[in-house]
Amino acid sequence: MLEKNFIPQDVEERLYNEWERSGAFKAGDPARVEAGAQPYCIVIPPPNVTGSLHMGHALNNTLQDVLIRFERMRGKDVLWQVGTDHAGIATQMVVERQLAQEGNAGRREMGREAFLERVWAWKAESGGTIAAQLRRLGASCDWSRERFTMDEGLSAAVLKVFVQLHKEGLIYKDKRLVNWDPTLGTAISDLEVEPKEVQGSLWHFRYPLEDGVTFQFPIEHDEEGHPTAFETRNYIVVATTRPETMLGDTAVAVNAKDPRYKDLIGKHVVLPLVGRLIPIVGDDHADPEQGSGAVKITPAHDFNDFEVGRRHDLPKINILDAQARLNDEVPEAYRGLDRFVARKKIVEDLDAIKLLDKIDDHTLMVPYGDRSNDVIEPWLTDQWYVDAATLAKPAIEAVEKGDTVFVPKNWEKTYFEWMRNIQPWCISRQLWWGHQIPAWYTPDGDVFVAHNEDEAYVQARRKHGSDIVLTRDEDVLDTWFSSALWPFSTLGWPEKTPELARYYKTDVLSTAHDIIFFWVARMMMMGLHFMDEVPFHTVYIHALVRDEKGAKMSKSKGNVINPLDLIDTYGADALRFTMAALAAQGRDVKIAEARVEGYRNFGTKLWNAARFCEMNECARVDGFDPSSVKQTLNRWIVGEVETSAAKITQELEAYRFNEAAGVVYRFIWNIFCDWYVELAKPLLQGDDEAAKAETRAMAAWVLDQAILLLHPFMPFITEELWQRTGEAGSPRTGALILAEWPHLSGMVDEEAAAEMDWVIRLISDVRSVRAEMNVPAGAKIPLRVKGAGASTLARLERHNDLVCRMARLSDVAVAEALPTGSLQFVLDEATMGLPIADVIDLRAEMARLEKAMAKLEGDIKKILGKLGNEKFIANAPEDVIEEQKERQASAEAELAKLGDAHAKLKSAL
RNA sequence: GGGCGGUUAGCUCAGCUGGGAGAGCAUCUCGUUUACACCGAGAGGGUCGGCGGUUCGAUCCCGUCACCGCCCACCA
Repeated sequence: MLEKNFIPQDVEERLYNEWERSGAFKAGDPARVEAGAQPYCIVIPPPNVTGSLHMGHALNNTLQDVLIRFERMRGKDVLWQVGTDHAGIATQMVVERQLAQEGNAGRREMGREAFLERVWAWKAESGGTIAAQLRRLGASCDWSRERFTMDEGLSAAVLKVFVQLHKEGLIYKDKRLVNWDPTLGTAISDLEVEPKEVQGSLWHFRYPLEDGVTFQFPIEHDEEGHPTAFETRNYIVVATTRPETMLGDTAVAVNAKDPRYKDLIGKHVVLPLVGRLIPIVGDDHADPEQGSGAVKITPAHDFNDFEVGRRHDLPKINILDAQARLNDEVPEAYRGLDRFVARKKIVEDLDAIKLLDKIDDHTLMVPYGDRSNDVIEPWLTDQWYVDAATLAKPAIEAVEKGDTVFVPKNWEKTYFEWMRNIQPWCISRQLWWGHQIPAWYTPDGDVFVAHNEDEAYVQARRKHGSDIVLTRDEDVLDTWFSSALWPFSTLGWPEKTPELARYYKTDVLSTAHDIIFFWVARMMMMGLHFMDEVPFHTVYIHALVRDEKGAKMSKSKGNVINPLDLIDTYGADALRFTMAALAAQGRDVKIAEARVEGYRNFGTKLWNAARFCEMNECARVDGFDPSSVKQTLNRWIVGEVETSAAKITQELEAYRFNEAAGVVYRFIWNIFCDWYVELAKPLLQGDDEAAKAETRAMAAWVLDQAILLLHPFMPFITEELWQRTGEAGSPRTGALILAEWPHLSGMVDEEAAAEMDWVIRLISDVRSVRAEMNVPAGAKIPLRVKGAGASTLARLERHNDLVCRMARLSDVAVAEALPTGSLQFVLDEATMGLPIADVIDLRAEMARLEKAMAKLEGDIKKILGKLGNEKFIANAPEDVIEEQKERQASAEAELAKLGDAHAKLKSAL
């Protein structure tokens, strides 16, 4: 016996373990997968190894699992390749924070080896968390193939890729400006910089011109902007938002087209506080509209200035150390100062010597590190770069050709935009946790890239002789470097494994749009370069999960919903269904707990429908042929199952998860529970043994189909029902997870559908009229039918018991005329009357009829407007015109009947 | 500055090929009829952001404006 409610906590863990133990998740299991089965593969976006499940994971992994379970049931050889990412910066930061909290020595004091030991220990301790949480969600990944970006195999892949790209000239070392994070002490990529709007100041400084030089600066203008008055200046004003960088200035740039300054080009200024003589250069970078029109140039600390410096061959003076303190390149008074302390002091000092011209309020965008939240400094260092522009070309073409498509398609534009303007990818990080760069240096800086130290020595000796000593590059690679290889490295590359041959290219990659640049683009580049084939044919971009008001979830806002709490309260199925139901393409997902509760209720609804079947002995019958049934009700429901199943299949194939979820929801609740079960009751409780047996078998069959169709969305409750309902009737052949997805055809019976549609409309109309006219719900009242045609009479006869029961009627009879004071409504050609004149208020009934008539009149007017339009008749397709004519006819017929009823009432008063 | 998306019921959102505006929640009324009160029956509620265009016909296509959100670039 089924209990009254499904208790997720009692079954989820047990069922998951059963699935996993049975090998249901295992790809290519010969015991299970048929020989010719088509492969289907999704690689999971690897979560951070020490992370825990958040809403984004819940959404993305639900959608992936829906696809995986769907395709598995369709008989494909499914591989959901699972694993975790070492997440260089994030993980290292966590461990460093732990060390600090424990009052232990920092990583530098510990040394590299001891620190890495500590990180591995943390990985061992917390690395299983996310996997356990994915299991709680019901994710049917192949855990036997779980990988980690720093495991042996994947590290070998990273090595090979680095060495090969270097050999091909696609990885190189360069000294240029990078985004430097002073807190983390590492370079980061452009993508890891978040510009934020800040209310700051624009400081205007006077840079004195070299000895004796002066110029005429316009101070008044006429209406057309021509200067009318000048003053003589022996200085030039520059404006800056970062005063401290002035200590590294090596030029002042003005625009050669700017009449105010053009004559100064080639002259020099004396850099205040420093005393360095620096040139005034003409460069288009100087915008006459911005600031003072003259711009200080600091090539070592500003990306634009770096380019200006390159054009004019200016020296690059680095004035900051790795912690963004001023270094020994600056006058003694400023050495060792933090950049922001120095900023204040420089402004004060310039003010003191009367070189501070003015300070304006200024809104500007300041770059922050996405991890450290510290202000990023452009800093001149040696780093390793990937020639992304070269690798991007085939990756762009692949999407242009459609080898890989984005769903929704509009994200392709974002992808193209970025890829066509791609910058060199800085891949070295001054961290310890990650793949150490396989490069070895001689004491004089010669570099050898090799798979290992021995190989590096072989190369070095060949060039330098035998007494050379090599030291390894201390830096590690950007985490995304190893992630970029994920679709083939997890399948065994660089080994030629059978899995690689079978599952690459993979099928679908599911991720959020903010990962397109970080990961998708880079997988495309690496996949095409090393496998000569795209890594996946489809990129599904899911929405971002927000709170119910649409705000981004963040710890600081306190609006974070923990998916595990929702699983605890409502069960994994409810959370999963919510995720799928909200996953409309191209929208953010706003999650409200009420939604999850509603879908928990949906599960309970199905559970109770199963209980109903159980109580009514609706057991599965071996060899039952759903297309052979006789009862109209049963012939109808079979067609409904077919239609819904086809729709769900079609929507899932198109990645419209919300539509698929909506169809299965409506099928189970509105069709199966609300109507089929209710309409089946008279048959199940009646005396016609044949009809009873047929209906029992059919109810059991429909329930099975519902369970099958719902399984990808709600795996636990459906599996539990599958097994529990297997206790009666013909035996199950296996677990639901491996059962066959419904594929039905030829079972739609138009005649039965029309008839049941009529029954449902009749019952609904009676209920509606009763409720509207306040007929007591318990009262059984008669129904009289006027003007019914032959088929209606037959239907009334066939469904008499049913209609009486569901509409709470005492009896149904044909009448020549409807008694005065009947509540009346029209169903197709017939007029229906509920004669209860003694109970009802005749005026209220008249008002009700008037309202219905007014609506019909409005409809008719609208239709006549269309049909009376010659152009409509000339241009609209035939079927549209036909439809309008039919609507007109039926509305007019109904209006006439209601008008008749209304007139009789009126005369009776 | 460039680009993308949004504006539909009180709230959150569907509406995929242009042809009678939908769901869930909330609200109101009625109801415990042995599957289910995590329920059932019924009802109210929308100028589909504004303006213009294309079309016989526009929530849907085009243009434009307003407001909201996001991305990229840049801001001395």
